[in-house]
Amino acid sequence: MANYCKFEKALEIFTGKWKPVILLRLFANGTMRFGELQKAIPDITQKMLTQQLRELVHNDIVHREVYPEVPPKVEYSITEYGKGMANVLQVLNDWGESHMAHMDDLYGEGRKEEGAPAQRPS
Amino acid sequence: MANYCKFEKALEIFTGKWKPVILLRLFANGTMRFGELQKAIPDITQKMLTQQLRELVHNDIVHREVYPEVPPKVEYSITEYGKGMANVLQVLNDWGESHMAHMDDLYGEGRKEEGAPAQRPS
DNA sequence: AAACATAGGCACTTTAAAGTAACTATTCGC
DNA sequence: GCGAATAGTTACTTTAAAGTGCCTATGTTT
Repeated sequence: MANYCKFEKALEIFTGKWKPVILLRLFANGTMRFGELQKAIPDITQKMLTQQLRELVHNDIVHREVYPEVPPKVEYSITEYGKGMANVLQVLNDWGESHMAHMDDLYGEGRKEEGAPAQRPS
Repeated sequence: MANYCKFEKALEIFTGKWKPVILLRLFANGTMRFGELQKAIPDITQKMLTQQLRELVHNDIVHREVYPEVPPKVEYSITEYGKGMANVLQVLNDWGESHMAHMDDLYGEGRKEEGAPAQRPS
């Protein structure tokens, strides 16, 4: 009972509006500075970027390296432990891709209101 | 670019406060009536249960079978297509489990404020 | 004829997540 | 002794997700 908590712990890492993007960027590009991440993710705000990075650091997914220079330089990268979840990301990504195809099969590529049927067409 | 959308589509299915629980219940128990689900998930409200089920039905993960009786009877179950995501759930669950262990290693089982460090202890 | 049981619907409120805008620290170059 | 960079912080506002309470339909039972 209450066994879905592992599940939910896992989801905490990936979910939210920005964590997926941040993770994928870091996995793809390797080490990135704060400003690079910000440029790579145009719509994210400073607050959101730092906040999400902090959470990822806390979860030991992302490493934060501060260089005591001026102007400041902080580099982010996926930790060795974090790299272990690459396959999880891959599985999710693959399933997401095939699911999008499935939705297109079901509803056609035309009217794709996939998230939720607002009220049910009555 | 914007390639993480598959990823996010996948996450839409699992995320939210109730979808994981509902899915795990249905996977574990097979076919369940609305009321059974409600009893199995004590804190969910009717509104939330119907809402989340509707979204799962829309995504072809859950099948909804209405029996035209009185009092009404509606049964929910995982669709054949939905069963195809069992391995995704398993991967997430397993990773979540090992991640919880990893967090315990890092921070000890004592003070487990895992989600986010509220303000950083200054 | 009133109450019950099941599977909802609807309007409104609360809470949590995200967004905005303005501020800070440091030091180099001018 | 002022502005430019970089990587933030802080207080406040907006938006989205979830929760609350009460309403509905319809045969069956009492």
